[in-house]
Amino acid sequence: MNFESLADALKALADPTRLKVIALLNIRDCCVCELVPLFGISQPAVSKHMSRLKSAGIVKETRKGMWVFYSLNRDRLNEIGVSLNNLPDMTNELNELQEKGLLVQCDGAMNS
Amino acid sequence: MNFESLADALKALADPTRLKVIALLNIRDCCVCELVPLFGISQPAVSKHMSRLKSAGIVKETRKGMWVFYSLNRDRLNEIGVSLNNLPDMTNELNELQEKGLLVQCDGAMNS
DNA sequence: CAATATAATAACCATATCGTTATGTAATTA
DNA sequence: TAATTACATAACGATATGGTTATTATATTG
Repeated sequence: MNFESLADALKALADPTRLKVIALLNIRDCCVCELVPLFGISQPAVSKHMSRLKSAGIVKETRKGMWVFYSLNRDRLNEIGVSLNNLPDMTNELNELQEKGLLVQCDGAMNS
Repeated sequence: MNFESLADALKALADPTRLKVIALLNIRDCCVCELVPLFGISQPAVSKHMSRLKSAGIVKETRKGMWVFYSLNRDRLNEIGVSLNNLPDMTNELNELQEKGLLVQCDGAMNS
């Protein structure tokens, strides 16, 4: 763990949108189409944020049919010495998504 | 602790030079003139890094005569959920500074 | 196969970041 | 007071960042 790679990982975290993504993934794995309506930015913008987090090793992706689900790499977060305990809670935002029927239901998302 | 201020604090940390500063301050309070010879960048560059860390609340400054000593604000680091346990050790670099006589000795720096 | 849905990539733009050199400010010393 | 030391600030330039729209790739569905 050198200073450069540590700085890269922290840079990947150091953005309000990406921190909200992390806070969401801390509750539930999500795909891009679920994240887009939460942030008021375009789909490519969200996709680039996820790409950034992925190349920093902070999230992992799993394709499930049409969707690409992202999940936290908690080992990596631990490695760079970052705790998620102080992140604002995103449960309400997730509930609103569910009420609007914007949560994806598939084998990957369900408790199967 | 909202996402914006958290991102600002993480941005302040997310730079190799500033991470090295943090790792040094984790061992010993330092002033700018001690940091400059370690990093291969100009004095104003170091000064701006310290200013950035200070406005993010990560370091505190104390003037001691001609020198301005910087120290870690460990409460703030704890607040943003960042641990310093995984930072590379800078003891060797500090020892080299001492051998070259580049460490400042004053009331603030000595074990008085 | 054609149409649709999801996500990634390309090209571009405005702003932020991080370095530089030059200059200003504060404290100490001769 | 004049010179020196330590640090900060100003102005500038190259590169990174984070958004956009347009297009491409991949998988599913009719």
